[in-house]
Amino acid sequence: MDVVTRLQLHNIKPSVQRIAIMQYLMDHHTHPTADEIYTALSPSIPTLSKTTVYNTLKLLSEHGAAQTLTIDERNTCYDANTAAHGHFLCKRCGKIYDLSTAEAPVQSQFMEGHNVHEIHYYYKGICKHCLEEERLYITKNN
Amino acid sequence: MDVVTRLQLHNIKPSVQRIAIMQYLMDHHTHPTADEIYTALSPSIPTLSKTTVYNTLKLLSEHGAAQTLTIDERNTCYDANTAAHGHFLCKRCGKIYDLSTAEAPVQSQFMEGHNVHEIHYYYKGICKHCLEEERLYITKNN
DNA sequence: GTACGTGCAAAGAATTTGCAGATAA
DNA sequence: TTATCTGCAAATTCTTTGCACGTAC
Repeated sequence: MDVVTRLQLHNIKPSVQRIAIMQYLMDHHTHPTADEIYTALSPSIPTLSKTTVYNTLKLLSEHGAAQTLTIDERNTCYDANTAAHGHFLCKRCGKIYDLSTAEAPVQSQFMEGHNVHEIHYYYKGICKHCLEEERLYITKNN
Repeated sequence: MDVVTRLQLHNIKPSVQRIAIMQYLMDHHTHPTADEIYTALSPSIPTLSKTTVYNTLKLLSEHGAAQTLTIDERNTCYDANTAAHGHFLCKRCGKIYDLSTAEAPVQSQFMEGHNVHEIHYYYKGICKHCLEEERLYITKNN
């Protein structure tokens, strides 16, 4: 879908900054932080301020155009994929991976009497790439 | 289980402060923040410092004697229940509720090639008590 | 021209770090 | 004694706020 259309569908006026940030999220499925987005876009939009990145990410999240991830204790991350899907955080390299929805717990609007709006689930451990590196290291040194 | 025993089982030396903090977590299933624990224990241990609370919570978490919750974007919360169980955060009152393990997604040590150490899943919405209050309010005003 | 959007600088909040004194095996 | 633990103060990091200027319709 077109970026501008997507913003409009969520009742967000498409400014240059908002388009750039939404576009970045749609292009990069790396679950970036506000700072990463700012650093990436700063060269092409020199006047961009971090405040605007924070404002825009909050706006996108509130209007359902992006998802806020609170996996990492340090930073809040953002994801253009707003469908309920799991995440895996590697404790070694810090990368966040998407997990297929197959792993999702059963969804329901009500749970033990509470009205559920958002579903988040994630796992932490060592990712397959770090496991592979470790395996190579062990092989090499034995 | 006894607090001291629990600490020792996780290879943590039981100091006065550590016992008090572990005890607090075991007694209060309110998923407190470092600050809440500090405020609660400060009167009985006047020399207690926030640094020690932070240090201890980190230690408990690293040694598997407590679980770190990153549901709330603002503060890190802690839970003495280290078994995989879900949480529900009420967006209105801010309370965190435990969910029965029945709602848990299927567990496995490996997932899409990644080695899973921790499983976290949580939901956000309006809790049953806030729903009830809202219902009473509507009834009263119509 | 009026409402909205942007960005600087400052404030705020949560957590960490450096270090010196206290404590315990 | 010797390593570990504690706690104050300062630093750090992430995020929000206040406010004035710009921009768009």
